[in-house]
Amino acid sequence: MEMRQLRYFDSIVKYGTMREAAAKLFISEPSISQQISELQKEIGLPLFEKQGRNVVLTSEGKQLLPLVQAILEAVTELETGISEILNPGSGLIRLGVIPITRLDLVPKKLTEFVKIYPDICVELIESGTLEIIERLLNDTMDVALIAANSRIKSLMELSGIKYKVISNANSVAVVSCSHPLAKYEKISFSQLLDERIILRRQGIYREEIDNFLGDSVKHDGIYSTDTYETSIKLVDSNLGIAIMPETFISAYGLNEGSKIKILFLDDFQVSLDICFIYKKRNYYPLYLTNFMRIFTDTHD
Amino acid sequence: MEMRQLRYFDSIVKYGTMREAAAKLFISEPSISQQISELQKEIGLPLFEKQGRNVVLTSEGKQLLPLVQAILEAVTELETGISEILNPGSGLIRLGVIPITRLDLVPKKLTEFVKIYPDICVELIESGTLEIIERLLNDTMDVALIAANSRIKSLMELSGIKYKVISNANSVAVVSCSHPLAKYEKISFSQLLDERIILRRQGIYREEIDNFLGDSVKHDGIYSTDTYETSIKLVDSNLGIAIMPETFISAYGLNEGSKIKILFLDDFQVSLDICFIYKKRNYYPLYLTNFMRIFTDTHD
DNA sequence: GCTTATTACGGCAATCGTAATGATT
DNA sequence: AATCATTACGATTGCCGTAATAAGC
Repeated sequence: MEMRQLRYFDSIVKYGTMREAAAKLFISEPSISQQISELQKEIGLPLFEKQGRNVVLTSEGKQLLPLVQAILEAVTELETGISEILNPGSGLIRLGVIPITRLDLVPKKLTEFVKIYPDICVELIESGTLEIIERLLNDTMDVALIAANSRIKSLMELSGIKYKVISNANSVAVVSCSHPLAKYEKISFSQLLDERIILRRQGIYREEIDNFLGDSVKHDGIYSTDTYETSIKLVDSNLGIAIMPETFISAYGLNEGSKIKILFLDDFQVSLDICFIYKKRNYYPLYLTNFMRIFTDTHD
Repeated sequence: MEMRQLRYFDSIVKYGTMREAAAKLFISEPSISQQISELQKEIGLPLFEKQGRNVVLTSEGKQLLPLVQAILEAVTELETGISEILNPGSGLIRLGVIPITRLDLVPKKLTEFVKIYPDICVELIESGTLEIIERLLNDTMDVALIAANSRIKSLMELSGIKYKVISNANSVAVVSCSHPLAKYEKISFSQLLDERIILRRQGIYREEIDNFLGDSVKHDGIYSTDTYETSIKLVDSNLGIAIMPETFISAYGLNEGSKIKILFLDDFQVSLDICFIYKKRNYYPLYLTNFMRIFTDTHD
C-alpha cells in the first residue's frame, strides 16, 4: 500500500472519473487505472465498480474512504509542519495560568519544551479564570492552565474553547498541629460544621466550595483570605481550618518540621478539574501543537 | 515522501539504532540509511544526527515525529478497517434515543447508513437519559442520542463517555390560537409568570426548565404531562401554555390548519444540547465509526 | 577489533507513458 | 463517433542487497 495509490484513490473520488483525476495529477490514465487495480488486489477488496463507462465507489470503497482521507490529511499536516520549520514565524507562546494552583507543573513542562524549542519565547500570564477565557477569545493569549467546574466547562464549550483535563484539584483541609482535629488523618463533612473555616476570597475554587457548603456553615464562620499563603498563616496561628487544593500544598512542599497538619477529606470533594485550554481554530503552528502535547501528556 | 521512509524513520526512533531497526524490518542497513538520507534531502531538514557511532533525533526530528506517527496510526486504522470488512463480525448497533426529541433525525440518518451497510442490524432503544448512560457503561448499548445539560456533560466526562453536540434543543412556547398571547410572535419571560404552564413531567428537559423558572412560577401553576403529545392536546383545549423543544414541533410538523400557535421565546432559553454519545474505548468497528460519522455530520 | 553508519554498484521490481483494445452512450 | 477504462509493452526509475569504506568506543 503506497501513498501514491491512496492519493489516486482519493482523487478519483474527488473528480469523479479516472480520466479527470489523471489529468489533475498530471499522469496518464493507464497509470492511475493500474495503481488502483494493484491496490484492490493487495487489500482484497473492490474499491470501484463500473457504472456505464464511469467508475463509482463500491460499498467497501465508501467505508474505507474516510480512513484514507484521514491518512492524507495527516500527511498534509506533516508537510505543513515541515514548511513551518523551514519558515519559522514569530515564535511566541502566551501561556495563562491561574494563581498558584498546579503551578508546580509549569516549570517541569517548560523545561521539557525548551529542550526542543530553545528559540520559542514563552510569556507567562497569571490571571483569573474568566479573564483568561476572555483573553483566549480575543487572541491576546494562546493557551492556559485553569481549574474548571462544569459551569466553566459549559461556558468554554459555548464559546469555542477546547479543554483537556490533566488532573483534579482535589481538596484537603489544613489545621494547626495544636488543633483538636489534628489527631485525625481524615475528617468528614460533619466535623467541619462547628469549625471556623478559612477560604480564599474569590475564584472558581471558592465558588465550588460555597456551593458545597451551602447554608450548612453559617457565614460568620468563614474567614476569607486573598491567597492560600495567607490561609496557611492563619492556620499556623490556629485561627481555624483551611480548605485548599492539594496541589497547592504539594507545590509549596510543607516539610516535616511544619506546625500544620494536612487532613484528607473523607466524604466530600470539590469537583474541579485542572484543564489545559485553547481556542478552537483551524490551524496551530507546530511548536504550539507540540507545546500542547507536552502539557497534556500526563504520563509522568 | 513515501510510506516506507516514514516507517523507517519511526522504527529507528523506536529501536534506537539503524542496525536494529533494519533487523526488525528485515531489510539491510544500507537500505534504511539510504532512505533516510533521501527523506532528509527531500524535506530539506536533518532528522537524525550522529552521536558517537549512533544516530539520535535532531530537534527537527523531535518536532516532526508525532506528525509522522499520526500518519502511521491512520494507516494502521485503515488496515484494521480492511480486515474488518474481510472478516465481518456480528454487525449489530444498539442505538439509544430519548423519547421524541429530535427523533426526526434518526430515520434520515439511518437511511443514509443502510445504503452503505445493508447487512448491519440497528436496534433502536427508547429510554431516559440516565438509563441510556447506564447502558452505555455496562455495554448493553453502543451509541445514543440524548439531550444534555452541563450536569449530564460533567457526568459523562467523569464516567468516560464521549459526546458530540449535533444541535441545540431550543425551546418554544405553544398556545391555543384562542389564547390571548397568540397574537404575539415572540413572548418574554415576564409574560409567562401569570400563565398556567404545561410541561412534560420528567426528564432532563424538565429539570432545566425547573431550574430556570425557579420559584418565580408557583407550583400549582404547572400542569405536568407524560408526553409532549399530551401537552399539545392540553394546549389545544386552551388549558395553558406549553414549553417544549422546537425539534419536537418540527418533527411532528404541525401544519397550517392547526389550532395552535408557536411562540418564540425572546429572553430565555433552555441550554440543552442534543448530543451523540458513546463510551470511550480503544477500538471501534469500522461500521460503528462510519455510523458515528454519519450521525455527527451536521452538514445537512 | 568490534560496533555502527555510509558509499559504491549491479540486479531486479515497479512505475510510467504510448499505443492499442474494449466497453458504453 | 465520442468518451472513458483497461491491457500490452518497452523504457526508466529507484529500491534493495552485497561488498567495501569510514568513523567511534
